[in-house]
Amino acid sequence: MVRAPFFDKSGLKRGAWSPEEDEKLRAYVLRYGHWNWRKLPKFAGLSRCGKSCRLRWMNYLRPGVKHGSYSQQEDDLIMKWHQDVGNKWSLIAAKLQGRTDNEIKNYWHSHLKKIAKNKQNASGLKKVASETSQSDARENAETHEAQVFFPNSPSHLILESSPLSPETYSGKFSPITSDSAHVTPQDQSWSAESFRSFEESLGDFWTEPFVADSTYNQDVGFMPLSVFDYDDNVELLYQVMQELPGN
DNA sequence: AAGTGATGCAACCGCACCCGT
DNA sequence: TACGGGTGCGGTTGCATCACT
Repeated sequence: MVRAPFFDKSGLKRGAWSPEEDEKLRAYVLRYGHWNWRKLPKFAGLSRCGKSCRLRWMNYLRPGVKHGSYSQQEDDLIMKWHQDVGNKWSLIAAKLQGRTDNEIKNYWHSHLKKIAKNKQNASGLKKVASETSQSDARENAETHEAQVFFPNSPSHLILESSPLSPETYSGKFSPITSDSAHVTPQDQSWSAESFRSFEESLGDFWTEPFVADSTYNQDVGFMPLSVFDYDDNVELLYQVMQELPGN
């Protein structure tokens, strides 16, 4: 299904992720946030490039990411939004909570594209959002996306790079930074309450100068730091993780 | 049972944008 | 203003699995 793991010329691991790598990345990002994707793998003890780590986190490990079959409602929404904005997968993903742009893109190419085509052929409608006429779709998107998706919001406050609102975000390096657009209502309550207590327990942890440690332990994750009473907080961390949708 | 083409999807690649200096 | 580093997005690829012959 996926690329077999291998090492490239520079010694970086490529291909499928192992459960151990997933656990390292998850533990690291939940603890430190993604302060710099390029440098992160080194400090997390991963032989991966930053891009690979980011992709893995965004598409698979990130809290709230849904996997599995799509409902009819989701199908309809994707097709509707694709008709509106074209191949703006990140925009569609932002609206379809819990799904990632990559997953939606794959799903479109493998399933919905055919369905949409059939529908268009059947209805005789003008082909607006064809995968082969991206320029049309882009033009359409540029003129309509802000109004269609977020009528009252400047686009730069909407997309994935957006910071969380004050209600759900208090730390500079929150582990859920940049995920606001994908957060479900359940996630939001989780973010607001669980993370607040989690972060409060850490004090100024997210704004403290970063101290590297790659001492990852299979059982407990990253080993304690002086600014972080790990024994006290790991339980809370797991509690928080247990509250995640799907756990 | 074996061969082969189709399918699904995780991961990679390249480019564009943003932001700090 | 120009430049460089970091990040995000959309398109593409690789390969395991499925379906069919």
